[in-house]
Amino acid sequence: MPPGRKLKLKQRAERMEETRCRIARATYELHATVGPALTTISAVAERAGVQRATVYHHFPEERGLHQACVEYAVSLDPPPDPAAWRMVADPASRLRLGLAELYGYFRRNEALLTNVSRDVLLVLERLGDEAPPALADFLGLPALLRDALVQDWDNPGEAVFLAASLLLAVDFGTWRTLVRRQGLDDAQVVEFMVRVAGCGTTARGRGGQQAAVN
Amino acid sequence: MPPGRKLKLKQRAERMEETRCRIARATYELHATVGPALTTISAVAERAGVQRATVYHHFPEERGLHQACVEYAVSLDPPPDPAAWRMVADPASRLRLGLAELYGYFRRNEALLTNVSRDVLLVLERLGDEAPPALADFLGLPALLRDALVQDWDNPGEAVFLAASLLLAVDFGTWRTLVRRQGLDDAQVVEFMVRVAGCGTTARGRGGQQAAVN
DNA sequence: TAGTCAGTGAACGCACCTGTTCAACGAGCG
DNA sequence: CGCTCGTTGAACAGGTGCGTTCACTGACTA
Repeated sequence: MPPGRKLKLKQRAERMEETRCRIARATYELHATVGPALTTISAVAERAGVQRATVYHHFPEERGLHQACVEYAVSLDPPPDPAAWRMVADPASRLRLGLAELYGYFRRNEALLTNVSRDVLLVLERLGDEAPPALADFLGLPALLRDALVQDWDNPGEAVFLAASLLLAVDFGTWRTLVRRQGLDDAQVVEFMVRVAGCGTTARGRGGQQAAVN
Repeated sequence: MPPGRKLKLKQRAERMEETRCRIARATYELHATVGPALTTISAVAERAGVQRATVYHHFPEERGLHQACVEYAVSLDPPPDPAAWRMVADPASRLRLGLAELYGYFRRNEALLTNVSRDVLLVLERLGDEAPPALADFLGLPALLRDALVQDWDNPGEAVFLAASLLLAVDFGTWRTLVRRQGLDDAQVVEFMVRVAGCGTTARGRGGQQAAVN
């Protein structure tokens, strides 16, 4: 099959895919502005510049729409990768670097994350508790990030408190509380969390905390 | 005026007040089960065993309904009083006692607080950002509790981190994260928060931490 | 005892969303 | 060139909630 032929065969599919993408983007934008709870199919269609029937044509079930929306958001600004964090050997340095990256992500996507964290339970209820895979992955991310951070600390019998510290450190709600209600900036939150994690435990290479500042 | 007379005069008002209370209780129960966002006037009327028109008669504006609902909740189980906390001189002991009391309150009212913290932004949006006084007080409570806890610690230049620790300590979302997602029990959360608050700072009477355990 | 008024039951028009259907258009396809 | 099929525009029937109105009942009041 000649490649030019295949390209021609796709011209129609491309338009179709572009329409589908416009719908997903409209959903994403509405989730970021009014939030998932108040996002209706009608509003999505209107914002996408498309008939309602077209939305139902591409997404017969609401679940598919949420799936596409999360995929779009992840493609726009991918959240931090726990596997990359594990490459840093020193736990304190890993924590500093990881949190700096994560809080940047939080800040860039604050409106969306605020609305989503507010509405996610309502939406899951509406979907019959069968979350689309992409959303399930997204919601499971904090636990993965915590597990990536929890390695290699010198903690005799304090594993519970260390894990608690790190779960708070990667939690969007915690970040938002400290930034919006307590008035801290990202660097202060990082510093605070490093201190909390090190509280009662000691990093294997404690000097790394200072070295990582630069 | 004879007291017996006044009592008779009230018989009708009593019935009316009782109806009003039934409506407030129905609202409270719906807020605790399905949450404020999904609580409709129709559902309130049905649960209160009352006509919709009666609800509108007692609460012409939705704001009044929320006000009555919060008042009812506070009368059922009053949240901790910051003024009482200030009576404890030693900051670490105060923190232990206060958090034990607060987390008991969180646990007794977990369903309600979960739904309210989830829906409060949506509701405030619907009310035109004019929160009823009782709700405003309720939402302002965490800051008051933090301020009651922040006194008397020996903290050279770490006031920011201390305040951050204590705001997290009195935050319902933090408690819920640590209990439901990290699996801690209330005593462990208290212990964790005491440690976090003391991290980088020292309580004036540090021995008080041990003494307060008993 | 005659009147007041909280509450009833039912209906009103309005607004919005849902999911589906269908004839018709038109760009892209074989 | 004729056909396919994604998309349109419009309409459908159904659902839920809103806020208001009104005649009426009956317990309490003066």
